[in-house]
Amino acid sequence: MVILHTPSLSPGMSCRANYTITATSGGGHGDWDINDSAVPRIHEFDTFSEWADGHCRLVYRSDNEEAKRHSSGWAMRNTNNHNVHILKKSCLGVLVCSSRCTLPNGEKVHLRPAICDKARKKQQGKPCPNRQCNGRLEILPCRGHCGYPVTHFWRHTEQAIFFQAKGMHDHPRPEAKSTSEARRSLGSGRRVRGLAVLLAKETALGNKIMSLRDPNKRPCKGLGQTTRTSDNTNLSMGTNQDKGYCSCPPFECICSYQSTLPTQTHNYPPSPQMYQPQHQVDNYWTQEPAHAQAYPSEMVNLETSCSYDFNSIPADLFQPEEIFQLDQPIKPDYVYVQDGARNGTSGSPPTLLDLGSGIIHKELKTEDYWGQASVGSFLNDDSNASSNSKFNISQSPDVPKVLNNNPTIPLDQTFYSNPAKNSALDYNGVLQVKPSVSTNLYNQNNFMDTQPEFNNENSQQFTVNNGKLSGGYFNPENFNQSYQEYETNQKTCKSSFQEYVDVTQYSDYTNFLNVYETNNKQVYVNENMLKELDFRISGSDFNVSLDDYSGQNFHSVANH
DNA sequence: CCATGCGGGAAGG
DNA sequence: CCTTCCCGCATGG
Repeated sequence: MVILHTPSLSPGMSCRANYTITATSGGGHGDWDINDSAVPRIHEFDTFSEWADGHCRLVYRSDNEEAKRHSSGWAMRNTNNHNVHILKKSCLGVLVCSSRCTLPNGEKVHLRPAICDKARKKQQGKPCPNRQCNGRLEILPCRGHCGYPVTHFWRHTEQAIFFQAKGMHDHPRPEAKSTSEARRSLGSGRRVRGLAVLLAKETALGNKIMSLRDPNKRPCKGLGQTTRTSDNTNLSMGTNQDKGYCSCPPFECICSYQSTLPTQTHNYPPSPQMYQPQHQVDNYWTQEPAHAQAYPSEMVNLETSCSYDFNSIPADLFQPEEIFQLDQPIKPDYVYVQDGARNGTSGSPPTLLDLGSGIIHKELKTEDYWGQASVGSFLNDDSNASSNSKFNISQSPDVPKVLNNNPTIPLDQTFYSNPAKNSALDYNGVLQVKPSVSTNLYNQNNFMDTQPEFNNENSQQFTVNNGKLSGGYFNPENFNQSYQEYETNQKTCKSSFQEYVDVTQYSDYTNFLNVYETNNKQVYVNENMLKELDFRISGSDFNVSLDDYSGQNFHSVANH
């Protein structure tokens, strides 16, 4: 494994890239920077991108829970930029083994650094989770932004949450936050069992839903079908969500191993020179819990042949101090899904349900979005929380502004192998994949001149020379093939993307599960409820209430 | 205990 | 002076 690091640069040193902004097909956001005094009024929203990478700008609905939490798959910590209106966070990198060992399943160690400084210090120096390794955990710092950590910026307006990322992570992804939190909760053997039950419970319910929605979907075959697409990379990028983890309970996977499964048809290019993309490596510590996965119907009833007697799990399965010393993955294996499952031909419904709120969220991508709105209902209760209020800044008068399509879309480390759109390849000029056919709107707006910080945006990983790329994760030799595959998949991806609906949050989903378990001693789903859910998913009579934010197309922000 | 956000202050250009 | 990062503190889950 080779991890490319960017050269260290002083804070003020420019690392400007050869920007080539190409208009993209997605987003339709127009041209804005997080530091602009006024940001455009947005009528098209992005789905949440947990693993946004590269220089990208996204706009989320103001009721997007993940956006409201400023969450990210990357371990991001708050950084003071002395601007109360724009929250800045910087990447903490990833916890790796000092020996860069390989786990028994062939994967690498990349844990999630704690956000809390104190907790992070405690993490460092701990024994490598690989028992066969004498290494210690150490922080692999992020240097993806001109030698400094990648930064994320969050800015709230009444109508939207603006997100901007600067820099490209030069390290593997850490494990998902949910995984990290789950492991942290494993303070004792007893709690390990609790987790196992929880995951199995989620698996069971989710599978029940899927099986009722589509009887043709069978367990352990349709891995990768997603019931949740609040991370738009589900549809476009092929991330953790559609890796198709096996559905076996934690600690007791009985599936065939990945290498032997005939369904392993991932088309990620071999890239020995790069660190392995997450698709291939993060099934040990970084896997997502079962909520985003396919659910075998056999798991619906825990007493069936594929169920597990958790009482048989010894209470001393893990000693508390051995949480980092697992010999086997919690859920060691997954299989890659057929393209059909990934690209939506057999997967996600066109609309999705927020299991937590029961509300159908539909990404309305038309101007009517605002025209049909009614005052007062767009911001949900949560959005009235104090955490957001400070971001609700005064609006500036309408300012006509040239809008282009969103020149950036969420990217993750998978983009080179399974990009979702043409636009995914546009890296704000860092990465030029196709010849630019549009005028650089940034330049039209004197963007480069008026945004000094953005002038520093560069990629030390990527350089564009005569249309060829070098450095970084990106392997140009693999790219053409991957891009062609991407284009093939894109057609089906795109249709479902248009109707993409934002969905639930983990916590809501967990609550949902708890409710069901309370009412059903077994994990059992009320059929009527499912019909109701299904109706609300597929029904045509959405009731999408939206505020009328008429007359204000831009929101100003005042730096203090 | 830890994630998260705020804000003072230092460092460097 | 401006920008950015570091660090401590407060708060809440």
